[in-house]
Amino acid sequence: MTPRGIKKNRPSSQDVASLAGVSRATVSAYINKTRFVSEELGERIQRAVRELNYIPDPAARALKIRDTKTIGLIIPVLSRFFTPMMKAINEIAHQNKYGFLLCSSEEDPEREREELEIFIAKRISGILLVPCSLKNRELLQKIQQNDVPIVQLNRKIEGIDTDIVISNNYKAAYTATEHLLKRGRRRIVLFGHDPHSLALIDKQQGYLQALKDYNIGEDITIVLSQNDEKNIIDSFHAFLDSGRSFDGLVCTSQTKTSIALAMLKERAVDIPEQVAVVGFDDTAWASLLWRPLTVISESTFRMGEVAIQLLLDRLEKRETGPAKTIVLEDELIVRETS
Amino acid sequence: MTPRGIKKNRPSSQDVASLAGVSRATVSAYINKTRFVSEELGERIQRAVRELNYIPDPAARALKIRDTKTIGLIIPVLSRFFTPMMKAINEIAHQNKYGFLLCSSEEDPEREREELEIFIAKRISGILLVPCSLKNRELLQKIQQNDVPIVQLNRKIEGIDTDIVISNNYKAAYTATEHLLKRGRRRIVLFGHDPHSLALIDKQQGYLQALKDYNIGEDITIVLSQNDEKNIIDSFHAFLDSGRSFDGLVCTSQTKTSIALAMLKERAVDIPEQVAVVGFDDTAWASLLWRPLTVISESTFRMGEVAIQLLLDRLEKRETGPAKTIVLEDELIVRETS
DNA sequence: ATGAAAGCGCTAACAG
DNA sequence: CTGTTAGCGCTTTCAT
Repeated sequence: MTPRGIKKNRPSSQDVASLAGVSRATVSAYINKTRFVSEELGERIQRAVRELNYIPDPAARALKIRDTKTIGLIIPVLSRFFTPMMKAINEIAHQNKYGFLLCSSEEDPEREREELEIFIAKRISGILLVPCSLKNRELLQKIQQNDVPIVQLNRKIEGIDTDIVISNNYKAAYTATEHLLKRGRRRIVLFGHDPHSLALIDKQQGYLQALKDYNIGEDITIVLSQNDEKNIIDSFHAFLDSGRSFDGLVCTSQTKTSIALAMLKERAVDIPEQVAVVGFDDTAWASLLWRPLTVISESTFRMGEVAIQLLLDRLEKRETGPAKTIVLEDELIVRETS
Repeated sequence: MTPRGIKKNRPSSQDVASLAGVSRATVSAYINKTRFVSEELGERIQRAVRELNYIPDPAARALKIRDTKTIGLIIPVLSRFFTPMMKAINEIAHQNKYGFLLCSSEEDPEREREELEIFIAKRISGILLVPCSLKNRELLQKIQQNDVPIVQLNRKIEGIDTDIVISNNYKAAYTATEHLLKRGRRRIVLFGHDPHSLALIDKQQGYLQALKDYNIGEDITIVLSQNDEKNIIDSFHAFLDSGRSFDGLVCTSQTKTSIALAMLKERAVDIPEQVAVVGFDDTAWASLLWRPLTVISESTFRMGEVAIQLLLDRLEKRETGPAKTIVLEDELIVRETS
């Protein structure tokens, strides 16, 4: 009857009711403020709750009301890049008395699908998603239609009716590239591109467009098949060894930037004289490097803030209109590597 | 009857049972492999499950078996420092088919207590805790005795019967200080100390002991009342403005290191000539700084790995002996700031 | 304004 | 080997 964990029996609403001399219905009503309860009974319940240290069982409640007041976040990889975003979401969820559930899809669409299904099974109230592929479009659409609001962050799948918060990756990459172009660089490489990564597609578009606008015929993009550190190292290594000459470098993530910088430094390449570089994502270290780094600063904290706000608006029915897309602009911070 | 979210009714085990022409008990038995089910019925159930796309309701199950197969982690602050730890825990939990629930206590003991209580209410299977104070000792003890295993990480509360995984903060700080001493530094400052932070207490002990062992009478520690960025900046600023002379600096966290470095650089203090510095926590950037940074490298990834392994051993009853304490040794990586 | 009772979806005695 | 049945703790309709 009480299997596996024979965890101590906790007081139930029945216990509280008995002690307070009322019915379970009244206890529930009092706790959830779901109907009027007289002053007197209220106090008696209050006292009983305290005395027994009663905490309603979330599982039982979830089973009944089919909701958990919990917000789920799926990110593609548990990296430092997403920490500020998580922090914002966690804090605001907490302030609004929502729980917070975190998952990582590890850039695997299949796993992303699993996590989404678990979310639904668990009766998560709403979902924040940094999508890792286009493959789950239909599932997402179905979820959204089933009245579980979704907000997409940082990357977007078009054609589903969800709110979206992204930073303007296209423009950011354009700006970065143009900045290098204005510095007189002509052989600019984009490191790195993953045709499956939604964020990177936009970045490449921006990069290519800038080149085109400046009439540069030659584009060099280092393609990554995997986003793990080893692969990044190997790819850049291979590129360097290929001997292709270049004088500008745009790195699309923090990890790529640090790896590229390390290898360039090791090979005694002069920065910015020989090659000028701009990275994505500002950090406390950027200005302390041996060459203070020029970066595109993306505020994932802000992104998290905006996204969960949007989600809460849906959950609390403050917003019922059509899906909104909010584009956050990134900032170019020029330092000494360019 | 179906209130708030009138979310679509999902198939229940009853639906599966009907479709397969068996009883709910058999469906349950089949799914949980909790008793033998004949080949034939098994297949019929299998088919029905697929056809209906049946997923057992976790809330109902939790309510019944009083467990959720979920591991909860409480960290004191959602910072980059803990990301590798989270990654390790999340991955290993997932591999072992456990869910993962993350909370941040924001260094607030009261909030830590709340989160612990929520964990218990939610029937988390086991708890990983980076404690933020000694205040919840009794509660933790009670939880552990109620058969919910706890593993403490990174910091420890003594006197409760839990497994512990820490890095040797005492020795790390000793090593860092001694290293500076060996370089001939004599006026070494420890930045910073928070008497309420468990990790920092050990670090100060190590620092003081090293000083003592080298017969240095003067110790200078910069005390922090809060761990937020503003406070760190102000404190270091104030210290610098006090005009106290020093030739060595040990920074107890990444943030403190970057802030101190930035201010020292701004004031054109020569590193390491005028002041030698060693930081805590290695990063990809450390060797790329304008002065490659000497650090104590703590592997929070490893810490997470070990901790969740310990917890799983308890949960799966592979380990039932007395509580273990595992001490991970940190590594001094000497670069050019010392 | 409050209580009695039904039932959310699941598991585990107990019976056969 | 499988089915019947009784709850787990909660919310809510319905009745008073």
